[in-house]
Amino acid sequence: MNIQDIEAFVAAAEAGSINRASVRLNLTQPATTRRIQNFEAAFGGDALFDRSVKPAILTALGNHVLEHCRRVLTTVAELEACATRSAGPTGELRVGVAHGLGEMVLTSPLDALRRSFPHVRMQVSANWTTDLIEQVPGGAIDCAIGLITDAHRLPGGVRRLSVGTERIVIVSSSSRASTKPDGSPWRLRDLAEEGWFLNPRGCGCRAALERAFDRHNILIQVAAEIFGEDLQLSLLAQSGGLGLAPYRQLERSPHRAELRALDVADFQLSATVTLVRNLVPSRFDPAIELLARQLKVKLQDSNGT
DNA sequence: AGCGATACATCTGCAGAGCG
DNA sequence: CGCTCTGCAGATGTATCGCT
Repeated sequence: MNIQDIEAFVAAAEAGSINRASVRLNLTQPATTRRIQNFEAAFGGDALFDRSVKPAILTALGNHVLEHCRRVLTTVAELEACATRSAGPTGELRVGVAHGLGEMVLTSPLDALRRSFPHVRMQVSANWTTDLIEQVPGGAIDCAIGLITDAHRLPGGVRRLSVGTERIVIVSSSSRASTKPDGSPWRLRDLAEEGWFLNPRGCGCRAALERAFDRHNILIQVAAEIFGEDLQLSLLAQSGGLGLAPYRQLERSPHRAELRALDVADFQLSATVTLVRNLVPSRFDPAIELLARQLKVKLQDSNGT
């Protein structure tokens, strides 16, 4: 029985399948299977997973053992944190950042992190917020920085630190005024005939917009799915379509002069820029806390400019 | 099609032997 | 004593199979 085998067992239990656990652990599926088999062998061959169903589910014994394993991993993490507190953290800090958010908020906080923790190597990956926060409890990443809206549900075993808010605005080319000709704000119904340039499905902001259209029983016209706000804004600047973007991203766009944020009465979306981390103490805690502080400062600064 | 298990190949780390 | 080589065990990857 060793820690790696316990980690594999817990990852499979939490991820809901051995396959997904292998992604979290950065192993292949056979390697994960064998770690779990090793662990099960310590129980005299009694199965911890019911493999007659796919993906495999925990048996009653497996559920019981899982609670013990979580306590073991927590204790080991506390021990590691204790051991590294004086020496300072070393190793690879895996940070997940929501698509589009990285360039906006992460540059100077990462610089500060590198200066304060020279022995920490950073691995930054981008994904949708929903996917990132799911990766935290299993340990696939050490922390996630995402744009969280009311629609997001956080898994158990994580802690969230709000570092700022971000207004998500509906954007069009500057040929359209920010309000209707009579000065009143636009309504979604006024924009129903327009073609929208949106992120592919999986984007939380797009999901919020689609729900708003659903509530009004209006069908949204998606002209194109485009990955990445920068390209979307560039296309919007040249077309008559509509899109969604964090306000800060619109402000820093090289096409800012050709773009307009619309005043829309029945669509207001505000997202919280949030750092999500594991509840279990980690040797990277001091680095993650610094990152959170720096993000807060960065967002306050860019609010003021 | 997706999932998990298994066979086989490859790589890595370690212990022990041999040699200068 | 220190270095190098060799053999072994364990961990992991690829390919593939059977099951649902």
